[in-house]
Amino acid sequence: MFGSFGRILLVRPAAISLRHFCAASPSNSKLFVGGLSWSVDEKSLHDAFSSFGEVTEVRIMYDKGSGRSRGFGFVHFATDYEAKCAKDAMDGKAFLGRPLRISFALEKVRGGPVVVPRLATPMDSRS
DNA sequence: GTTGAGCGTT
Repeated sequence: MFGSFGRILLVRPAAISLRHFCAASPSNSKLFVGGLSWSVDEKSLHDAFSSFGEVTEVRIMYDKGSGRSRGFGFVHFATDYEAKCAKDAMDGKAFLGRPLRISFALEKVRGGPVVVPRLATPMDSRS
């Protein structure tokens, strides 16, 4: 008969862990899109990225002095999954004749980090 | 009509 295999190979190597939990990159639902052509508009990017997921926000930086796009922008997705998918799908691809440079955008907020809205006025500082 | 790495309100 089948000899009793006393050696049960239930040894599971715990090598499969700590993979996507390593925040080596600010992978958020916000995507930084660079390498854009100076003729690209938000509508084009929204239409191009909405095909990979639900785009909630599309922001392209423009220049005041020239009025043209600075060549880079930001694309916000509904989930980081769609953002990651769009990045992996559109990163390195050509858009309007220019290769796209996509990467996870840094959490930049208007106003930056909290600047401690507290007037650290020493009491000996009288007018 | 110009130029081409990047990281935010043009």
